[in-house]
Amino acid sequence: MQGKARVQAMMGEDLLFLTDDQLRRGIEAMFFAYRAFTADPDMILTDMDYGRAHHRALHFVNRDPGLTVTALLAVLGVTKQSLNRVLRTLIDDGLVESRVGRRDRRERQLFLTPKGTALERRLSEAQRARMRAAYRNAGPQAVAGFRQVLEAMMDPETRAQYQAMKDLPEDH
Amino acid sequence: MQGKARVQAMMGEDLLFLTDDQLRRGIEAMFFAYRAFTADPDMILTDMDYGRAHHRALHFVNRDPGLTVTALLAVLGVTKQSLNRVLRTLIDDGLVESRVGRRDRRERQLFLTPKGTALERRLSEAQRARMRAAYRNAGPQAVAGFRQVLEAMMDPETRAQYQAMKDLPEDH
DNA sequence: TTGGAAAGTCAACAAGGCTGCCCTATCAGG
DNA sequence: CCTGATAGGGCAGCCTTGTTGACTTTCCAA
Repeated sequence: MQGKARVQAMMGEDLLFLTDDQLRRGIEAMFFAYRAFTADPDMILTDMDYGRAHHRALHFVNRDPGLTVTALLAVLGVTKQSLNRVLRTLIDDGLVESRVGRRDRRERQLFLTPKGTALERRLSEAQRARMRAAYRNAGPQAVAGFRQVLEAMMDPETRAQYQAMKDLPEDH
Repeated sequence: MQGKARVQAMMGEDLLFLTDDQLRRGIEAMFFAYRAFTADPDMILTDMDYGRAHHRALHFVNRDPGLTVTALLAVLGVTKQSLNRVLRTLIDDGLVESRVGRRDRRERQLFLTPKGTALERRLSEAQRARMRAAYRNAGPQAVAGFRQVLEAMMDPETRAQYQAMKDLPEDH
């Protein structure tokens, strides 16, 4: 045992990995990994004149069919106008269906059409394939740690939203 | 022991966390965490009419002073024009200095000025603070897993680049 | 019946990606 | 000493996706 490993052991677990250098490595890992994470769907998307924003919308509509525009807005954390532009093209192209709300007719509930479902599957399968490979490679214990750190990194409100999402699909 | 935990134990570690549902949770965690990850520096940056791209440039110039424009281009994975726009404002504003290359006068070597160093510190300290809190919260073992999964997610060339970076600063 | 919330629309703008083309300076090999 | 290749910069123009602000329509609920 020598060098950095020895120092870490001497420091004890509490202060472990908290040097600026270790934090910087984490920051850079996030940057590079996120770029890879979005690369596969991005390639499919540019082929069909869509962008990352379309993917995100498809993802969350697929995951929670019937959610309202406002709810989607909150999840994505963008402005109405930004989402609207994206949503409009998806609706016009027949990937997303917007129905008048059941309990409140002002609301629009969003659903994927079969065509939308197909594209969502294709995109997320590409992304899952990479994630699956990374998970397999790193092992179950690493995956648990991965998820723990990511959750701890989120803003509290986002984290609550994220944790609540595990119970879906809700009834709409 | 009940529900999901019991099922996982029954499945054994090999197949653990590899259901589509678990992968989707990982994907969403990446999305939400990355948004939080960039939020703090983004706020500082918009106040001063800079963007995320400026932060990235400052980060890598700071980490490896004297690197060439081509090297920075490769790390960031963007086009020359894209970087040039950002770099020009940083140079004009006196945050980055561009010196004629030592071994090859065609090259430009990039350095942070004191002013550039100051901003880089401010930005990365905001980002480190969040990362530090997340690390502390999740614990050392989780952090190791976090890094393992992120590395496994990168493209091979990027991973090689990332791993090579741990030896810096090089001599320029 | 009326106030206000939800949704949508329009206009305008900015950051930061991209491509393509052109230019200069410089280096290295024949 | 040329000549081709390389590093960098600049210009024009494109796209996506984010922003703000103002405005309308729809429609629920008090």
